[in-house]
Amino acid sequence: MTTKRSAMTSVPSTAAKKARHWSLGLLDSMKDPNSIVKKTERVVVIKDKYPKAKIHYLVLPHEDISSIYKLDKSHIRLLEEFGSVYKELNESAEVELKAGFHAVPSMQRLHMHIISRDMISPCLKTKAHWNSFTTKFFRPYEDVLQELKKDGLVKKMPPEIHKNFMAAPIKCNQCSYEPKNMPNLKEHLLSHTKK
DNA sequence: GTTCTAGAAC
DNA sequence: GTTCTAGAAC
Repeated sequence: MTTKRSAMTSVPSTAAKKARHWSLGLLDSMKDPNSIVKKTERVVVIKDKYPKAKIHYLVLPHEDISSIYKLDKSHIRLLEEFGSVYKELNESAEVELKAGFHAVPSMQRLHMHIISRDMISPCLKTKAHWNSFTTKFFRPYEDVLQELKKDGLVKKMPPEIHKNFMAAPIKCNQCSYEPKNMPNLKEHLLSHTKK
């Protein structure tokens, strides 16, 4: 299939503006009809552009909130809507999905991951990818909500702790296997889907 | 967040 | 010699 995209986007311009920083990319994805799964008055659900499992969605608020660390008690309703969206998607999925936030997100605009546990995807490539979903670097939705309700904010963990999680040896999320490297892990994960 | 790739690990 | 990881990106 051919595309007209290149002709439409490669507009040479002497007044070309500097490209938007990569960390703002989610703002574009939120507007992309091909990415959008569901949209409500307060939130939008999109498919992750580089999914790390067979099912991988992101829930984002329309409101300009950069991360969980900007939340206060006024956002509890908003976060509860994240939960409703999660519940809905989880019930319609054929497998159990988990919901949570990265302790140190790379992308701006608050986003909650909703992801299946298989972790089978060509986009899963690095130890950091793996550990960001399978260690405490991944902060479960329910925990974040409870902390916000209790303390009125979500506390950051010390950077050394986060570094330790990311540097931790890779371990299977479905059994006790400890792969030697990422290709080894990816091969191993396939065995958990066979019947 | 991804891409690229040097050099470590095997 | 090949595979794999990890750091730079102006």
